[in-house]
Order: sequence, then C-alpha cells, then structure tokens
Amino acid sequence: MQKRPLKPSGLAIGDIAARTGLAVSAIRYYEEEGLIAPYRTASGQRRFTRADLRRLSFVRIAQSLGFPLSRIREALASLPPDRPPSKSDWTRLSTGFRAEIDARIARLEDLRDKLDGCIGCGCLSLETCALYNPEDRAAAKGDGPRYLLGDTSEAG
Amino acid sequence: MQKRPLKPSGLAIGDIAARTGLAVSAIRYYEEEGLIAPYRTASGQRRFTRADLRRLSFVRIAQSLGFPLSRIREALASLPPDRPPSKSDWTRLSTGFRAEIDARIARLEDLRDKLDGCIGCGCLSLETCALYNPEDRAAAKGDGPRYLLGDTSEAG
DNA sequence: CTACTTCCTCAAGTGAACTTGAGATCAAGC
DNA sequence: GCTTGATCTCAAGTTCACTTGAGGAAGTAG
Repeated sequence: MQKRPLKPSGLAIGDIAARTGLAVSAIRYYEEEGLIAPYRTASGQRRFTRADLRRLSFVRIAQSLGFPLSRIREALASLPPDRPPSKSDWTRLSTGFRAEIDARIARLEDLRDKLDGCIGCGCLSLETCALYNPEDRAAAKGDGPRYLLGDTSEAG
Repeated sequence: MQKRPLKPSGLAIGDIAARTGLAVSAIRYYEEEGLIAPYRTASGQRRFTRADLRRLSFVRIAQSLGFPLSRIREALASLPPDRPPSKSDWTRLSTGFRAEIDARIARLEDLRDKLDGCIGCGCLSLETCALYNPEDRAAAKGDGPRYLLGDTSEAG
C-alpha cells in the first residue's frame, strides 16, 4: 500500500505545472530543449514521473541561481535520462554546481568588498581608484574595469 | 601640469570602447537607454568625459553582478546627469546596491546550504525532501519548490 | 451524445541586450 | 586633395527563455 503514488500512469502536464509552479508552455519548452523527456500516452499526451518532477525542480532552482538552460541541460545530462537517479547520480551532478555557486558567492563578496572599500575611502572621486579609474594601470591593456570583472592577471 | 588629461575635448567612442572593454555598439545602445549622455561635437560625434567613463564602468560592474539595465539606469539616475558626481552622490547610489548585493549573497548561500543539506543526507532520493519533493507540503498550494525560491510563507 | 476542459503541434510574437549592415559623413595622414 | 579609417543614423537581425494564438484532437462530466 503506497501512499498516494502519482497516479498509476504518471502526471499530466497540467498537474506538473501546478506542482512545480512552472507554466505549461515552459514545461513543453524544457522538453524541446532536452531538459526532460516525459513519456507519452498512446494518444500522444505527456506523462511525467517523479524523476521528471525532480529534474524540473532542479531546473527551477538552478535557474534562480542564474545558470543558463544550456548549463542546466549539461548538468542534467549526467543523470540517467529517464530512470530514477540514485543518490550518487545527484551528488555527482550537484558537486559541480556547488563549486560554481561557491565561485559566484566569492565573486559577489569580492565585488561588494571592493565597492565598499572604494566608496568608504572616497576614492571614487579621485584619480587613483582601481575600481573606477582602471585606465591608470590597465589603459595599456585597454580593457576596462577588469579588476572587478574576474581578470586578476596583473602581468605587465 | 596635469597628467594625461583625457585630451582637451574628451574621448571619442572608439577610445571609450578600448578603455572600458565595451563594444562601440553597446556604448551607443547605453546612450539610447539613457545610461549615459555624452556630449556631441559640432559635427555630431560623441565625446566622453571622465564621468561617462565611470558611469560605464559602473554599468559593466553592475551588469556582471546580474542587475538589469533598468535597475542600473535607475541607480545612475541618482547621479547628476553629466557633471562629475561627488563622493556623496556615489555613496547614495552604492548604498542601495550594497543592500541588493548582500541579499543576493544571502540567497545564494541559503540555496547552496539547502542543496548541500539535501544532497548530503541523501533525501534527494527519498520522499520527504522539502527541496525536491515540495508537493508533500506544498501540493495544496500548488506552487513548486518554493522553499528554495524565496517564499518563506508557511501559512496554511 | 453533447459540452467543456485539457491537451496537442506549429508558427509567430515578446523583451532584454545587443550586433550587424547599409549608406553617408567626418577626421587624419601623406 | 585624396584615401583610409572612424563615426554617424536607422533598420533589421540575433540569442535566450519563454508566451501567445490558431486550429484540432482527446479525456471527462452529466
């Protein structure tokens, strides 16, 4: 006796939309984009398993973290396409994401701190601020406020 | 004797592109969008001041933080349109941004931790995970993995 | 069986943030 | 003075992540 087993034959797209908070059209789009692969009934209607539900939840979460669908598809590609993924499947997938999330956080903190520093010291209105006057040191390289944009190569 | 004063009459768009790392077309677009307002020579060519350069650097930075141009325009609107902004001008502008950056960081950390927790405990493959099985508690509200998506209203 | 809702596909539209191209003008070097 | 490269405007095209609409088939309630 299972407790409420997603109906014998899986959920229809409308149910999935209600459960994930996604629009029906978005779910269809995700299928088109290869993020999910729901099976079809004899008459051609989509039916979704619990695994699909998890994949969609993951999509929603990863998206809200700022990852593009291409990156999410890539991550989901490491899961078995349709069958219930194991814990180690999800762990493998999430480890890569964790690293990227950490990197994002670090970058934001770095930027925030530099912004704070520059504003705090008032150098925004001076000519020596690495943040707003990158040309002092970077003009020769000709590539803008790169100190804040991830390029830490000080070569030259 | 000033040190290299941006040429007597300001920089041309190509110079600005080289210094900021932005494409010429992007700079024109930003003007169209009201983020900058370079002045024009008699013949109609754009000329940029140091203040424009700072505004563009700010645009680039804020963009890399994930802020939409609309929000950036809004922030820049608090600066005097063309004149060199004072320290307090920039401080006012940046304070609002700081708060939003902090919020972003907090959200990312929260999501990361929840993701970690769920993956660490293996509940991704179970039926009780608030992250991947929100329907257990949220199905009635019908709105997906909202625990991770910012809605903390547990009412109901 | 009828009516209503949900689902299907396919094409086109949307908004953000640009880029590309056409055709013309402007500025700098020789 | 001429050529070359930079700049101008304006219109249209591009990518991402969808939404909207047309036209039709399928499932459900009475």
